[in-house]
Amino acid sequence: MNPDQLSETIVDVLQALVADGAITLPDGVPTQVTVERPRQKGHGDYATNVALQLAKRVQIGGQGTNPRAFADLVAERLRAADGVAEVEVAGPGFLNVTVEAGAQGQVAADVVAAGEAYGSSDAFAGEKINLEFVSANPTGPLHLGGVRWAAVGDALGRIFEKTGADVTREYYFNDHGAQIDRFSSSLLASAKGEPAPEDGYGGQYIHDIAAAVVERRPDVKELDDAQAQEVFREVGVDMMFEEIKKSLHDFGVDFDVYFHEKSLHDSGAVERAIERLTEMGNTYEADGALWLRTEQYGDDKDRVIIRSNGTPAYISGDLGYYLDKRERGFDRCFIMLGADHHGYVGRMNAMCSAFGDEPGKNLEILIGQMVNLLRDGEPMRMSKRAGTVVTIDDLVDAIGVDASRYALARYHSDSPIDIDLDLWSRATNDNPVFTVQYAHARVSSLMRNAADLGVSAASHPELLTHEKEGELLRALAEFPRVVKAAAELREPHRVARYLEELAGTYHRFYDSCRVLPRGDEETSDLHRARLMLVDATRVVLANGLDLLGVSAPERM
RNA sequence: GCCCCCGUAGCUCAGCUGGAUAGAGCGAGUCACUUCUAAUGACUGGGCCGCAGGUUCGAAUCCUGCCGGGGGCGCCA
Repeated sequence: MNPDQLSETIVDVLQALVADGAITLPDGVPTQVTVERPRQKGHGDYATNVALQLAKRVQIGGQGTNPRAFADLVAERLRAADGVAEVEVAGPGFLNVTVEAGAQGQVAADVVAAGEAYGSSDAFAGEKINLEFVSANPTGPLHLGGVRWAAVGDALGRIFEKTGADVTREYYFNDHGAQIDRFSSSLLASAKGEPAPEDGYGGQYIHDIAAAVVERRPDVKELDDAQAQEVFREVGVDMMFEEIKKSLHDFGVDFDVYFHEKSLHDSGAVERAIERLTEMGNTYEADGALWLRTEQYGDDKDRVIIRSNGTPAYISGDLGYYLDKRERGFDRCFIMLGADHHGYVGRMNAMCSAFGDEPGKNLEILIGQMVNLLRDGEPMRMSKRAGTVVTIDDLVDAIGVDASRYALARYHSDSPIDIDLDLWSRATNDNPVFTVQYAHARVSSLMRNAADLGVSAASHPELLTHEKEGELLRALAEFPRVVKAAAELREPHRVARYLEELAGTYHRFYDSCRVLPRGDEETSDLHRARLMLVDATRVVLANGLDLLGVSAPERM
């Protein structure tokens, strides 16, 4: 019996009560009820607050009732349900449910049978989801802000896939415009041995790329500055972008679509978007420019989409891009941005409304707060001008891909994080990724020993009656709900926190429940049943780590 | 000035989308290894959940106002 099954059982009880005329529920019976694991020992295996939630609406014999009386009524029927051992009414009207050992022990076999599929659901089945993240312009190596979303965005994609969605990961970049001009003029300056221009980019990578461009295109030295800069632009952007892609690939993140801003203008998507918005009466001309009426959709003010000099403003690309995504059939478009871009949220949501769509549904903008790296307790400061950018490679070189991805995905993206490089490279249990990976290695080791002894797992759910076995079973049963909540709330960190809790629960089980026979002890059904539980733990740890893009090592 | 995010144990943070006596890890103290990986576990101490109101059976959670910290507010991209 897992929480979802218990919820169904309770719903069945409510329906039976209604069918028998024992109660009336004017709004109908809910399709599911809240089932939680009580924090407090002595409150049963699971608790539900249905009676408290429904007491106001429920009527018994045409009369209103109070939560306790209603709870008593539900408890009486629930006690008779399959898999339920005991029901207690407590406090203001909570129902504390103790599950029969056999029903609970079944979870282990169910998990093992499901294997890699365990944790999946159809919560987002049939949804076409577009995740746009990182989207850094190719003017330098990927810096920390982008890396946070690489880890979190990819994990979110994996979580959505686990809940049945059809996910496309997308990277949007522009290969023209002022930033790219500054990049290419910086390359040119470097090649000529001159200092970086004002507003230019500094740093060793500029010199490296400038040299590489010269090597690939020796003729660049013969050209005048304007032509040379064009070559640096073309070749340099290409090289920079390849480097970013490679860094991301090594980080375990690959995109399905790399979208060029330029293609929107070439394909006419921008014009189509503007036409559409104009037809809907959401644009107007003023001061020689074309404006979008974003203010009436909640933005601070209206936005220019075509400047008075006739060139499209940056937002025009966003208009075309959004329309293009919608035309490609994405009902849910996510854009993940750094905190320094939160000013976009208002105008982007307004744009979404201007198209007649629903912000928060068709378009969701997620904001990730700042990331700082701490080395010896001191923050590593960044400066683009000086070229002291902290990059994805700095992070990975310091603590590795697994720790990097875990550290970035472990926190709510709304909170700023400091990543202590010393902590995250330590092989001790104050390093969270280590704790979880170690638990997996420990489980794997036990499975190997079992194989050596010729002990194989078998399902004997009724034998898993130890308190620590129950706790572990309930933790394992929780996984699908955690994945679902992570998807619904767009919070991958829930998976990481859950895995840490599971690791602890496993260690406690391991400490008090001997799994394998000692010495010449006979192998019993309890040994085999516990081995099944251990295997189930292995499955969940591995599946959970996979959702975060972190490896599950068998030895450490 | 306006907007967004944050404020929970000495530290780093969770808190199951309003539930019961507020949780974990680290750090501090005590204890347990003829080990299935002790890279672990058990126990102890530690809190006006920033402050003040409000909403209700019930608030760390929702609303309002303050205080403190971080970030952002271009016909830049």
